[in-house]
Amino acid sequence: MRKHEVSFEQFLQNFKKSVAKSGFKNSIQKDYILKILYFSDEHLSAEQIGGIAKNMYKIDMGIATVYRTVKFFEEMNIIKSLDVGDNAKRYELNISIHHDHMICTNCHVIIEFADDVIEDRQLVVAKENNFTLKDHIMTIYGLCESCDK
Amino acid sequence: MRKHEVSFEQFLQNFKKSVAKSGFKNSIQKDYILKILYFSDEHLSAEQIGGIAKNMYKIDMGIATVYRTVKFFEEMNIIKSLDVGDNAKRYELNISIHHDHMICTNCHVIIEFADDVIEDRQLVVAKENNFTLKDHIMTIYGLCESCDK
DNA sequence: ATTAAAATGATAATAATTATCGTTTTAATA
DNA sequence: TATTAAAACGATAATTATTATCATTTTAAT
Repeated sequence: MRKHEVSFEQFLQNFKKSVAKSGFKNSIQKDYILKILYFSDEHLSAEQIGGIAKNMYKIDMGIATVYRTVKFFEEMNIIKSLDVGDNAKRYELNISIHHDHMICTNCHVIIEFADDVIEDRQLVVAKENNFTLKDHIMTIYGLCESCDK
Repeated sequence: MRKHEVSFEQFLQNFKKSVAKSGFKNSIQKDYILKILYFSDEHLSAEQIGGIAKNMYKIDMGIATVYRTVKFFEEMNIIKSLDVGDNAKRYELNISIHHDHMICTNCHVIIEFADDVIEDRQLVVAKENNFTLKDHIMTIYGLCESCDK
């Protein structure tokens, strides 16, 4: 089970406040998509999020709402998208300890990792180029242990 | 002008041999797409490659051929694809000195960089996870100097 | 309770990419 | 050099992910 820095309740509260403060409106759809992302161990596609909402929470939401909402979340900077190489973008919450990804090109398993040295160097590199770093993606592609046989 | 490690002629020769050796067949379309990628300073989309073939080399090739071929090249590991954030994948040859990318989320300009420390740490991280590193993508998103005003 | 702004959902539209299939090209070999 | 099977090509239909539209519903401020 993924560990986040804040409880879902607290996170949801904070999020709702910032939504209101930005002049947007809250909705149960936003709440559920957030909940799904918070409690998922996987990196979910828009389609999958809709499916979970329907099957697990019995909430039937239009697929357009899911896309609209993840886009909104991404702009609010509370989720990140990930290119797994099978076309559909995957999303994950952005409130856990920062990490990057290793993706097996054979079985598509995702291994998360974090490395302070890499994190630090990025800041240096950005600075050297007068670039204001907002975010980054570091993805290592290769073969996981079991596929490399 | 981008500098590659080998001349185009030599690269093309080697490539054609490895195509033949793998049981595939060469074609002038493959040659031109390779040439376009070799001599381009930009990271090109499939659509752009087709356009350059037509305008610069007067070669009219079906768009399906371009997509088929870049996919083929990617599997042969001689090109890499890059997600610039505007939907269409961009491609670049994989024979120059390794580098990563910084992409401005505002104007989409691409700045290339290379950092040995980051390169080294990746090998360490992969090893720690019993992962056979094949390739990686490290992309920093943010604002370039002129967009950050 | 009113009401304007924003969100939703159904679905049409778009855009990138892939699949299909008849024709052409390649390259091995007779 | 001619034959030939495998592979590649090009035109275009199909697919898939995502976005746009718009009438209806919900939110939240007053």
